[in-house]
Amino acid sequence: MYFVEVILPLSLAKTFTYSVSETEYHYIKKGMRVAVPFGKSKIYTALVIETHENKPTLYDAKEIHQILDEKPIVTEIQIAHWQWIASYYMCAIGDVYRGAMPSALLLESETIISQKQDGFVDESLLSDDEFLVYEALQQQSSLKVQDIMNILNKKNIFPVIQKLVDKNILVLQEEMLESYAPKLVRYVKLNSKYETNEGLGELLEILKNANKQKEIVLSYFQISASEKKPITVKKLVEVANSTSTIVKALIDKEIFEEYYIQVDRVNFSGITKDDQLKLSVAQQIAFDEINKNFTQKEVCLLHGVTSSGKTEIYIKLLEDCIATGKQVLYLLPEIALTTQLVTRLRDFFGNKVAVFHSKYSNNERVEVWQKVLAQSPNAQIVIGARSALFLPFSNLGLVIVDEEHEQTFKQVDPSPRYHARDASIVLANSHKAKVLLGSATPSIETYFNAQSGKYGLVEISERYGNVKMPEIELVDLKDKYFRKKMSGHFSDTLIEEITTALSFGEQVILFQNRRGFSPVIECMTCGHVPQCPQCDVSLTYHKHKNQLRCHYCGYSMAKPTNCHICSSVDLTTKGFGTEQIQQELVELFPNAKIGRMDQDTTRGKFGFEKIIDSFKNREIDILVGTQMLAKGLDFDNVSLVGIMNADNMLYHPDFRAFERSFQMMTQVSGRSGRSEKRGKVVIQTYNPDHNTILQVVYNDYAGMYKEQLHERQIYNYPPYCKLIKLTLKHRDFDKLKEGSMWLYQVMKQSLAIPVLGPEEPPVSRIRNEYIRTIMIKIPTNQSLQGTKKTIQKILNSFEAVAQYRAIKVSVNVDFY
DNA sequence: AGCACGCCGACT
DNA sequence: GTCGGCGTGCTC
Repeated sequence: MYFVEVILPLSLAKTFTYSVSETEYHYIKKGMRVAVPFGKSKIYTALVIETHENKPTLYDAKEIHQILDEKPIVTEIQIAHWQWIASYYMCAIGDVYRGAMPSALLLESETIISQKQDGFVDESLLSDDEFLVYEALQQQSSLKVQDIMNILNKKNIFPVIQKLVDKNILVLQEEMLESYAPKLVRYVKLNSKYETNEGLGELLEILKNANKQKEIVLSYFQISASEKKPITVKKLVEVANSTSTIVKALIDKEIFEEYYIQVDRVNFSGITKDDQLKLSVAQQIAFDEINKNFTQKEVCLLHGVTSSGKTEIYIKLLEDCIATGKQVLYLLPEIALTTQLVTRLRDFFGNKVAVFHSKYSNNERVEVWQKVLAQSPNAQIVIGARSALFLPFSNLGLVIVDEEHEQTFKQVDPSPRYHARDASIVLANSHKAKVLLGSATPSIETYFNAQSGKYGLVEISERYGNVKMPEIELVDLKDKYFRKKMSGHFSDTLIEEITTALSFGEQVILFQNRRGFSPVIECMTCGHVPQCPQCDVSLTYHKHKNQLRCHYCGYSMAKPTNCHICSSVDLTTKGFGTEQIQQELVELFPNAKIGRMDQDTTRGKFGFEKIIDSFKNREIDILVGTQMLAKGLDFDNVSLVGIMNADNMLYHPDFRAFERSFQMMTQVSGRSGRSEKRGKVVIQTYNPDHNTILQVVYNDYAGMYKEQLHERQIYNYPPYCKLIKLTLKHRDFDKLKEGSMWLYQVMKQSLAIPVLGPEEPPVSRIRNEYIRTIMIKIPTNQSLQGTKKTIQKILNSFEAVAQYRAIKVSVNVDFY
């Protein structure tokens, strides 16, 4: 009796046992995929994590359906790492498996419905629904479950199908869909019998009345004479200025033979530049110090001010690492940033660089996976967003986490809710690889680790090429409004600075934080603001489509002409977003070209790149945007950055509000002044004396760190504790209230550590579900693992209470 | 996550 | 009386 333990790509914490034959047992290795039947009819792609001979006592193990791999496609290091993620972030191992694998490698069965061949059908015995299905099957040989749902226009179609099966009319079968398809390119070659001189004459004779076909053949000779390479159909059609239909005709006549060659989707065939990278003195010092730190520490933080040239240092480290034959993982917070960086890295490393992120197609991701697994030299350096850390590295030497402070490294939904920076440090540890964290504004917890000696610390305090730090000017909005110096949302100071910058042909960036600044429609008579019917939020006004939209559930409605409560037609827009600013700019600077970068304008695969490119090419003079502007983009002609309103980010109900505001403003300011001329930043605020704002003005990271760390200590927040947030959701308000109170009470009693809540979050209802949160603070001196185990136990007993079972609970470890 | 079972309200 | 809604529980 032989068995395998497998993980299923479902939100299940358990592993499952299947039986295998002796031959299979000796063939199967940990990390191979097997197709297994699970439940009544489904077949899933499971992952083998153990093979053994212990027969389960409580149930009969089913047999596996099929072995899907010849070699393991997941390494043992990965499996161990996934188990760590599941345990640390308190989620099911199945969630990690599903989140880690490219979906094209996780095939799922689909029920295919077709008509039984020899059955006799008495149509008069069929119900309406049954007849519709039967009729559809006369048109096409097979149907999917989804097709039948569409035909019958209802959800529960199984009873209908079951009846038809009972009547001996239908058969069901489960089909595995192989979704990865290698990319094939079609080539043609001349049939060998026409290769001789006589053959050629014969050929021309055959084609004497087919001019179009003759042209193709002639082009074929022309191409094969000039280059001794196989000829693709595409090229042939191009050269002959013909169509593939005519090529097809020639293939049918057996004049051409077609064949396919598999090609890589993700390959780079450009040329590397031979430029030797020269580090500046400051960069060289930092580089040496990083290496020195790496002799003693696993992790090192590189804290360099904006445009201090961190990328060049990374490149040097990459060079050294790949020279030893090891793999490198380079994590970036944002997909949009990869384009800029990939171009730069490929100049140095050519096709050693592979890219991996979620905007890649399924097939492309599989190819990167396979290359990394094979330790292909074409994927020695992997650049990617957070999910790249799940690739099957076997020989990792270095991990670089750029813009370490970015929140986007933390996955929120769906589970696994992991932090890519922290998870990659653990991963690097099991590879005995080094980790470099880079940022101009490190997160407090990372800087704390560096200060306490857990991580190494290297700092660069000057910008590359002696560029000066920008000059930051504060504008007191209260005073400006009082003295009537405001035009819309622009102070006279900001307008002046923009005018000056434009007159020198320089570019301007204006930053408007999206949070809390979404424009809404308000009734001037009764004060009513239209709300989302499914969520506890006001609808935001989108001018270009003239509609109101909910940012949480996507609900939208046309802009009302009168108030729904009091019917007054006196409606006004309140709050201002990037769209309003753009509008005002058009009036203030009618001759300037104005671009906007926010969620609306960057949708689509290359939306972001397009805007960035046209800004770089100076087709845009003023760029208005949201947070995206703060993310490490390089522009060399920007002399002015304006922050429209610094206050709303300061007063967010979050213990990280000040830290975040500092990071955001410092990063945005850093976009200014990249050439010889000193850049300028204008910050408009109602609180020009606020500590955090002054820290931004004086570029005082240390001051910000000290002040915030002190606050964290007093109010007991990370890094002085670990935070876990539980989110409870249910449609019934009272049930949720009761349930969350129950959970809170039990947690408080059995944990003997601070438990806060149950709290109603600022947005307390989304998609008609009410929400409550409970926060648990685990002091650093308590066992993390032990506490998490207790929490898990309490959650299990919560589920055992029948009346609360329906309440959905999600756990978010280190949710900040 | 499916998918079946089982219990109650809206129709023939 | 049945059809079909969704709440509940299990899947090796």
